[in-house]
Amino acid sequence: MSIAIYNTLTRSVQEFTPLNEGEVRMYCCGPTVYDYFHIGNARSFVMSDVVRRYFEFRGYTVTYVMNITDIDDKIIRRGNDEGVPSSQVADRFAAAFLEDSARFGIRPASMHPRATQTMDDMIAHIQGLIDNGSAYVVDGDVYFRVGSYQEYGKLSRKNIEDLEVGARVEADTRKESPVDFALWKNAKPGEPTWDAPWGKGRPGWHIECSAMAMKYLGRTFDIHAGGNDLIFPHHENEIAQSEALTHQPFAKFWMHFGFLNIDNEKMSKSLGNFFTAREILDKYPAEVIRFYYLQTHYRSPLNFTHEGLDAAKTGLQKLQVLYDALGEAPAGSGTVDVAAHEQRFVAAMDDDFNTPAGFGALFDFARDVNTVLHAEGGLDATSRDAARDLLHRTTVEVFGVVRTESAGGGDKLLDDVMQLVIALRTEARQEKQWALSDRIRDGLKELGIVLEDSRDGTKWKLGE
RNA sequence: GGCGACGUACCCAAGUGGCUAAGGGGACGCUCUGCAAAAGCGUUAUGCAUCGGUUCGAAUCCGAUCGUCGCCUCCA
Repeated sequence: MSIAIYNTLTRSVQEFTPLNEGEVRMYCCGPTVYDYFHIGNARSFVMSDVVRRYFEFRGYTVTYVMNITDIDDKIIRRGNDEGVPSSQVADRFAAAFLEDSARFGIRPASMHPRATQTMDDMIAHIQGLIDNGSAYVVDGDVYFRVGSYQEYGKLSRKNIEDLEVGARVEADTRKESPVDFALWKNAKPGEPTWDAPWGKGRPGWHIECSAMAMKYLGRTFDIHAGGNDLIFPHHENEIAQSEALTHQPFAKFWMHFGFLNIDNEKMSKSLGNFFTAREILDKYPAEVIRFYYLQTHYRSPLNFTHEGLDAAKTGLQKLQVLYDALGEAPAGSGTVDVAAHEQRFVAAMDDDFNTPAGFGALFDFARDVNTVLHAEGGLDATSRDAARDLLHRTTVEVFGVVRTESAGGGDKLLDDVMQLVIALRTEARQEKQWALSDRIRDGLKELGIVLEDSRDGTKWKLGE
């Protein structure tokens, strides 16, 4: 059994076979660091993170590269607006990106190369394209000669003629064709520049990803991922400029993540109707947001709503509670066929990372385990440990939606105090002092601490 | 105009030719409980935008219609 992935290149689900056995090399287009990233970006980053984690779950070694674009028009503009060097803007938001990613539970990539630190590779790449006739220099700018690459349009299914007809009227007349794109932009006053054989300037956007991907993953690698909107022109151009140089396939699989909408409208920085990742992280735990994202298949659009997040929060508790319960359940006698449930989970995920179906399998699993766990005989140690292990590998390791630490937040002093409070209240309850018991419970609730009485005693946890 | 996606219960959402249409939320019922909360169990779509067609058989394939959206320009 193997993993099947929808490949944008072929517009079909194909069996995944890595170039090197047991090893996956994947690249995901990272952020341009001119601002905090938003919840739409976050969806892509989380999805890519889960793809990477699932490959690891399936036993692959994953080399995962995500670039940080730290030189770009928007960064320069922001720097000028703030009256600071653009590098300072880039550094600030690159740090914020790593910070927010960590808060989201997104594991750091194997490496996060930066464009400005890959300059030599970009220049060499561009020089190679000039040398073999795929690119040309005009007044210090370098353009890719799209017409020279026969397969242009194979990813986005566009043809050059249509693009030329539809091109903007104010097309740059210095270009041989309106569809040619910039590999290098001539130095302008107030912009950072680098030296290149054809003159000072800075790289175009697309070339960065080609250079960084090839530098760390090789000329041909397994998977290239990114948002839907990057198919054209970004990824199309990456393929053209890469394959025009190497004459070998760039990425074997192209994965594209669906967009996140708000009120059924596209969300983007330019429209301004966006929430930053930080804003949402301040309102909901990262696990809830991840679960919310993962309840929709990665290729489908996701309409972001407050209600949806609240529903996700409630639903996720079921898995968290079971995970916690299995950690402390005494051994009983009942059994559950954990392996069968794992197979269902794997089958769902192997099918193009069908995370909603994967969760369907896990919730069915949870129900089966709960039924036995709460029944008279309880769950035997073998099933219990196997169930906890599967839950850990799926909900914690692959999805990152369940917490492993206790609900008290690991505060020893607070826990000790609470144990004392609970002990006193338990005494009151044993003496049927209901009014006092309820006052304690209500008072704690005001403070954000929830008490739950059960047959096995009283537990406390921090409320939301 | 060109290319493409989608329309499944009150909400979200899997399923793309064949057993009773997953799963989550909500609602309702029950169990547990001093009460509450939490948790657990159960119920909740003879039907998958509409109309035709292909087929022994379709949510799933084909056509038309209606509706929503995306890309073609910076964008995850």
